[in-house]
Amino acid sequence: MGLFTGEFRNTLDDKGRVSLPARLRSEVTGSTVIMTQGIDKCLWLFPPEAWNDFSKKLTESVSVFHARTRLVQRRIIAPAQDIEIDKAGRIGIPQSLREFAGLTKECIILGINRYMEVWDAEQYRLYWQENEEDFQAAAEELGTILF
Amino acid sequence: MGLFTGEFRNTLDDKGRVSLPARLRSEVTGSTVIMTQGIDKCLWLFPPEAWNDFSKKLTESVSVFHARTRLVQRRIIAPAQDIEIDKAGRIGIPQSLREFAGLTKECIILGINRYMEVWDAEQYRLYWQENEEDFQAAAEELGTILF
DNA sequence: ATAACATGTGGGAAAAAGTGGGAAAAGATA
DNA sequence: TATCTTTTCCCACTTTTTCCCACATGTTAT
Repeated sequence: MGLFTGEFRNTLDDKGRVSLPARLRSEVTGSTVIMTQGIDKCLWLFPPEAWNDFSKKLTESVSVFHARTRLVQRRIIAPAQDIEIDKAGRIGIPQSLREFAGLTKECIILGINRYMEVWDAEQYRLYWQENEEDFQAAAEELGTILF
Repeated sequence: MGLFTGEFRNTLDDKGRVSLPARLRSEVTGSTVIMTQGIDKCLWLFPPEAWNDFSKKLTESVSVFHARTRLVQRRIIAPAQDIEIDKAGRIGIPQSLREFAGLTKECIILGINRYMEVWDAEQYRLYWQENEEDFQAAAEELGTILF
């Protein structure tokens, strides 16, 4: 099973489509991906098998009668959509997801091993502006496991 | 068996009708859904089979001699109505349910695997405004299951 | 260098989906 | 019964989505 890696910049067109970079596309088995809201201001893309694993972990042995379950389901499960990769290798991003991630024109697509992320280029810049320090601190903590 | 997913925004018209998004409609077998009051300020929509499962669990496993059981039953079971999907793919929402969910014009329709939810757009915004923090906390805990 | 291919981008045309509203049918009120 | 309101059924318009094809750019191979 291939892993997704790489950082790419592609443009969202007027019809809400963006090319899935060929390097990432070639790791997707089949012609659909599942797209949903990420935890930060980005979208998550999963190949079907990975999504099944993930959503199963999220939904099994939880009850709709717990408020926290409903939060997670509404925020992660509900926005998920099956997206077909078209003949030109693009994915059409539904309006609600475009709005969530604040996508305008320039997009950053990230390969993160078992899934991918789509960011608005400007939002991604802001994300790093706000979190660069935290990253440095986190890296210090990780020190123990790095070689 | 297909699962419902996706977040959609449709408008309630003057006659109290709202389109069931095609992506969701295509997963409904038959031409009716069961609609009832949800646990938050929203409506729940079930395909007939799922409703049978759900309402059976709700009524079988608990006793009518417990006050809490009667609360749940009056709140979930009693308001349930069979709703026909019309030729244009819309559902007419009864006035009492419209009032319960505070539906005005803009509606959010969610697919949550085995059932669907209908929210007033503004109410849904308020819901997230109140619960975003709780979600972030829940997400931190979920961190361990993310691959 | 040129041809052949791969990749990303744009746009036209057809189909599908969402929305509004008229008219018939059913029901309520006096 | 006659009138008025509400509901249901159907049609039509508008917007959105989908499916194709075409082009530009960059890379690889001959």
